Amino acid sequence: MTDKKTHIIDHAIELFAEKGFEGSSIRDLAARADVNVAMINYYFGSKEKLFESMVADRASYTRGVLDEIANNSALSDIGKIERIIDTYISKLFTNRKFHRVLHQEMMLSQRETLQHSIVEILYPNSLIIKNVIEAGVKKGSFRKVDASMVIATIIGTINQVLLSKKMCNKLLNKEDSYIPYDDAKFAKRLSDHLKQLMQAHLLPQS
Amino acid sequence: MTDKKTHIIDHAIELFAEKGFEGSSIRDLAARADVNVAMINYYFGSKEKLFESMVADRASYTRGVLDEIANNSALSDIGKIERIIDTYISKLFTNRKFHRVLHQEMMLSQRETLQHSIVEILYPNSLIIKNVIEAGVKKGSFRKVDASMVIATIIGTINQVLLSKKMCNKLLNKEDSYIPYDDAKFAKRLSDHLKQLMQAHLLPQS
DNA sequence: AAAAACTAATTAAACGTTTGTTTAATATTA
DNA sequence: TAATATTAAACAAACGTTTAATTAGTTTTT
Repeated sequence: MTDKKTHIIDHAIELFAEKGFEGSSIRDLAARADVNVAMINYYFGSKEKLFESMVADRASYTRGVLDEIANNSALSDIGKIERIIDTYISKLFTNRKFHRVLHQEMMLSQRETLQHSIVEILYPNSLIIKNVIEAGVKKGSFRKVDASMVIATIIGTINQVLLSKKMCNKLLNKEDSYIPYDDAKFAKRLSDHLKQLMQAHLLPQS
Repeated sequence: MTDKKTHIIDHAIELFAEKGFEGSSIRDLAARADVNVAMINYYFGSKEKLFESMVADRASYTRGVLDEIANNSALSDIGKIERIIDTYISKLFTNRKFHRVLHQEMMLSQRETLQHSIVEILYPNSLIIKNVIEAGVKKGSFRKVDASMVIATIIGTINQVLLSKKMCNKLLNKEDSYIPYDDAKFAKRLSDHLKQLMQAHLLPQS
């Protein structure tokens, strides 16, 4: 991928994250990326194909690390879950804008083909976590829980605090200008909560 | 509010839920609601004002019930949480399309005034739950937990399974055509998970 | 090494649609 | 008759996309 294409994609992620795909115009994007309008269609073919290129370009951004954790035999089952939580939080904090775009587009039921490719990216991650949980349940190191729902809880909690900024700032008594992504303390707080939650939910009572 | 206005709002919620606000056109809406394009601007003034009217019209759709639960002295603290969970699930299942529109628009950082009014609707609900949790912590019937994060977990989990249909169907091994809203068993499963989760997390270990 | 030929990158302008909105005329109701 | 509701048509602006001309960069030929 050429420098210019990546440059356009960078700005596209930012714009789409702010205004959504439908809300963003090629001319907006061209102005931001400081390129001619025609360049976008010249490089990507169309607005929709630009989106697909964007997704393809930034696709595999978590899988590998999760796989490593899941297969690390030095870790206990609950240890794996805790590592996964930290990995997920750190990755989503870093790629927050791209994650926002993915999440938004996944929620709109239109554009079937695109939704499919988004799910292709995110689903394998969920599956890794699901397997860890179900293995733990089988072994007896975890209680009998609804693994799919546990994943929804982990990912849903992170999404909730990361994606609805205004709502969360109100809940956390922060000013409107507060941006959680910049605050390491906030990441720690989120991580601590999820770990505590998972320990209580997953571990058998002694 | 006249019959015709409500009729238009009904279809607007449906359309916005499917295509998003930016992705929906006045002409689309007019065709769906079977009214002349000009009627929408005649009644609401503009597309944006239509959205505001929609929000205003469907605003108070949960508050009252939550308040009752929070003040019901016959219920234990964990009993209150369980009731709140069921109420929330049932309300979101019923008003699912409106909820989807609200959530989508809340995530976009644009349209500041509109975001503000959305938060005005949803925040009080969160506050009621937060108060119940913090009261429980003070009394000692709950462990010392991060109340704000607990709310993010409850609402985030529900949103996760309700709003990203395709992803969740995959996780739950359902076909693409499966619609969780129509399935009472699914609501039960979600409710059971959240209750079990909250009991483990909130109740002191015996 | 210089000139020519060719490919790729870049541009401003225009294309045909679609957008939200307004108008001005007509129908309906009170 | 007067106010309200409804319509088809037109409006200007914005949209994604295409065109056709120009510049820059590379390769080939002399």
